[in-house]
Amino acid sequence: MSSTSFTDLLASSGVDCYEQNEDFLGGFYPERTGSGLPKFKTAQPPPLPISQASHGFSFSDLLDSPLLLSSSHSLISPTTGAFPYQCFNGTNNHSDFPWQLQTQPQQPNASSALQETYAVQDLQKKQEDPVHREFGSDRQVKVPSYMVVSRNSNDGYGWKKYGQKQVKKSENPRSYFKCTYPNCVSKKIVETASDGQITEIIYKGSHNHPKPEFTKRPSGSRRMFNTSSVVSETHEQSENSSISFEYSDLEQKSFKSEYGEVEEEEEQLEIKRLKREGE
DNA sequence: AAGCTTTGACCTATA
DNA sequence: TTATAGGTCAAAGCT
Repeated sequence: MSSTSFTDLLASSGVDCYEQNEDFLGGFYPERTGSGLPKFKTAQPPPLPISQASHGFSFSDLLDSPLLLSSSHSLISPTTGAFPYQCFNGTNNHSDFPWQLQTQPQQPNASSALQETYAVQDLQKKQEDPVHREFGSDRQVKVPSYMVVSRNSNDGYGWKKYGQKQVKKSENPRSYFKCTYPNCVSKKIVETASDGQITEIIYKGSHNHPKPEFTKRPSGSRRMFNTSSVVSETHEQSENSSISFEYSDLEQKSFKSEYGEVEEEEEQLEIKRLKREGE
């Protein structure tokens, strides 16, 4: 993350509000190329005013940033690094928005410095569970990976897991997913911590199809989540956010109602499932 | 029975 | 050329 600025991070995050509310960054937003071709790891972030100074992303950088200082929307906790998505507050109450963006700690000389990787963490879980407040907790929760993934990273698309691997770059295993839509080359890599939290989601390639309808829940993808928290590796991905990541108000409302109805039932199923595993 | 995840082996890119 | 790491394949097992 050494060369990735906060604005890179925001711009690439696919967070809807940055497209809808460009004033958030003082009018700055990533230039759109329109190439449509997926870029993989070679993609570099565009030159940005505040991206050239530091090797790492620090909160002092944040605080020094005129972009952030001028923004009344974002308040970053110097102690937790929590980044509340208050930009949503205009139309919806997202105080229960469970995600947190963080930069990954990285070696200063890491060769992957130019690679854009962003961490997505379950803030709510941390806030509710004291164990999560302890850095480096070795708490182990035996939860099948597919369960964790579908719970936290469902973006409305169908994903098929085709591999999992422990990579050296991170202590957490990576799960590899392909879009199940025919001829769609979109993939995503989900990094999951030992306690079940998703620590990183990387999107590769773009969907060449619209998002499937919500009316019927896809098997294996049991929850519909607002994907505003999901980050993409390529700028093309955020460019395609009109297809991939934007939810209309109507969709959000229907999502909420469906989610509310479904949640309890799903919780029960999961509890039963975990019980069975424990036996 | 179908569709899914798991996981070790294999492939490929890079230093 | 070789070693290493990341990504993918595919058979097996599970739900």
